[in-house]
Amino acid sequence: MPELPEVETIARLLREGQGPIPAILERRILAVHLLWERTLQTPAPDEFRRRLQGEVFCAVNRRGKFLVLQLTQAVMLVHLRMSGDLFIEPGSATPAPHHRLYFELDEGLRLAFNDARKFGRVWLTEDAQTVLADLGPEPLDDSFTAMQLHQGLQARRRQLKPLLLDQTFLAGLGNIYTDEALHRAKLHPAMLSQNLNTEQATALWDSIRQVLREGIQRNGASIDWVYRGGEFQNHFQVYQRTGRPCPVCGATIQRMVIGQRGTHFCPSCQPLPEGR
DNA sequence: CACGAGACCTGTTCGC
DNA sequence: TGCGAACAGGTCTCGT
Repeated sequence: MPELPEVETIARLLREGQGPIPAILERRILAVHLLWERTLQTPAPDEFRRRLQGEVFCAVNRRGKFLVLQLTQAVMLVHLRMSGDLFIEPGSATPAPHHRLYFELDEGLRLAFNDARKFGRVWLTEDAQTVLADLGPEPLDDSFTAMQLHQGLQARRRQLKPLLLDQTFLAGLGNIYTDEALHRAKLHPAMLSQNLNTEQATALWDSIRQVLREGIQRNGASIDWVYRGGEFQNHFQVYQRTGRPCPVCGATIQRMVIGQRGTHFCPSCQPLPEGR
């Protein structure tokens, strides 16, 4: 499910709360319930429970698609993968069927990790860098420039779509926002990264940042039964719009598979150059 | 290095 | 109605 904007939205919710839902900051962990052991990447369940006993949340951040929950003595990292969600609920609520891990907190609250497909993972470590070390740049950071992107594209010879999904190349894009960014930049998803000129690389840089910012501003995208509250799904130009008209030119949106991922694009706005 | 296939999982939707 | 196939926001590992 979640890509950068959804993870950012969840991080903000945990950090600031919303309406009747309080923030997680300064809340203390009273008990740990691990219902699906493979959720835990590291350490072993016993050590995980022991080290979290009495811990207090002091900051919530995001790096790529990782949630970074800073505690007093350690840091907990959460990756939601395809169907994960992380939220505060009343400690009195009946745990939902897909809760894989939850924490009873003080003030009668609960932090729940819910994940139907069981792909999500959690780490507890002293040093977040051990988990985050291979991630590429943050696309919305001021330090990430169009020139940097262009140089990165030049250094590889890969199709744009799988390259943009590669988290070591750029951290945070997933299937939705990649398709939307390529459409906005008028670039074919199968175009080879080495063939982009300066204007095209700059357009891609701009589009990536615009699409991610708009996603965050709309609280992410909510599709199917997973994740609620976002509304970016109402503003897709190509994603999941196969067979419908392109909002820009009216041509019929097509779907193809690239790198085993469903890929949506407008054949008229995003032509594949000769020799790609 | 780049790419494709298969694995990990459950739930929904689509076609016959 | 039933049933299997295809598909889903992600990432890892293995073989070519």
